[in-house]
Amino acid sequence: MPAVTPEPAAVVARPGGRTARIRAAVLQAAGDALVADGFDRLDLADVARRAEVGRTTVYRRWGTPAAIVADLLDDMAAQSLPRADTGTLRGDLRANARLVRRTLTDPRQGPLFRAVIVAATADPRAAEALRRFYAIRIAEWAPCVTQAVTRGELPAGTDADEVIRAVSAPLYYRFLMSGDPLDEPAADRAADAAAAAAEAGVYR
Amino acid sequence: MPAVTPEPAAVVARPGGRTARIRAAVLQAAGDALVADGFDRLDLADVARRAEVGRTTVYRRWGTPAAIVADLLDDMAAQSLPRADTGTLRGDLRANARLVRRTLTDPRQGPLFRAVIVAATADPRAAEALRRFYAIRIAEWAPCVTQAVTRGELPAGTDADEVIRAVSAPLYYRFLMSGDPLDEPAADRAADAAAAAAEAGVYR
DNA sequence: GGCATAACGGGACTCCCGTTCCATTAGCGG
DNA sequence: CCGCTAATGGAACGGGAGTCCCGTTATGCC
Repeated sequence: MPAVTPEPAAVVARPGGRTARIRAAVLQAAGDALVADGFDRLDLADVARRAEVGRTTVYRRWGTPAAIVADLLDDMAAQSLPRADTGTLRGDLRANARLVRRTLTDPRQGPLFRAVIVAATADPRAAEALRRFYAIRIAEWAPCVTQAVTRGELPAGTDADEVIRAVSAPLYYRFLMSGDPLDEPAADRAADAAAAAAEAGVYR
Repeated sequence: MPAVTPEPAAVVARPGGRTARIRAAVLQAAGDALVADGFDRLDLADVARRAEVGRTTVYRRWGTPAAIVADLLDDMAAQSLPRADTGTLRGDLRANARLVRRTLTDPRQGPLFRAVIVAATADPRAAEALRRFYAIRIAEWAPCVTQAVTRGELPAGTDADEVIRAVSAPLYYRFLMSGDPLDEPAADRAADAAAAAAEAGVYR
């Protein structure tokens, strides 16, 4: 544990070539280490070795595993995924559910998300980075719901964000706790359940 | 990390007074430590200090933080909570949702559940203990759904376990990821959403 | 292109986690 | 009640994570 909280990794006086290169190498290496060993075994010295960077640099700029994960998460949030537009609420929600499912079962992204969620339970900055991440993702998909309201598929006043979250929730529940298979039928059921509840006016 | 995997804590040749007393003291101390510092800071030496037990004993009998958590979880599973029987599906599911909400927001149980879920992502035995735990909880509440089927509130062939899980999922999603408030309206909405989806035949 | 200094890297040092060894305690069977 | 031995606990040891010090590198600015 560091004696003092280091500066956020993004705040640097010289964000030039070397610093940026090192940040990229460290985040890449941290991702690899997280996929291989999980968050609880994340060792900054190991990350430095993988990134071919001095240990001191990693300890100084990030200081804790959770800080690295928070930075990694902000990096992931930058890459955006386009939402679907199938013309029906159910189609859009199914597309969203399948995307979430594919992400969580991906051999690299799955362990990464696990690590990120674990880090968020331990570190407030990682928790905030996680919330920022999902805020972006949800905002990207909320238009599916507002369009459905416009089309008359859903009652007016439906909380779009809540519907999108309702699609993800059962999938994350399986992912983190129950261990039940995360297959496509499960994804479709999650989407259909959210749609049915929204149609019934639960999220109004 | 121990050189070899120690025996499961329950398997002891002399489960008599001293051994049982030490197990109880260690689990109590581990719970306190988890509530205070979270799983990632769980230190077996600290647990031994709190339990007023030799470090060696803790390292020998459990070996890893995750093993202690798994044992603690089996201990928690032993205490059962009675399910509700309000006469209607919606009433029963709301009672369940409110119980889950109260558990997760409880100043002791909340951090404990967080720790347990984190441990499950890192250790297979903790993960299995977690699945056992929820299997018991879900089996206790599934009759609410089968009764609703009998009463004709739900279509025949509805997957009772899946409905109960659908009630919990949005609450755990808030608890672990979104950080949105876990208040009673949220609990009721989770119950209503599960009921609406079940009525629509999504879980058939 | 040259200067000031932010940022990096190597090496040594410290501290504490986890292990091992062995003496002591206390269940459990006779 | 008496031994046998499982189980506990104290103490010392080894190793690795995290810190500190200081010399080196290269970035941003003039």
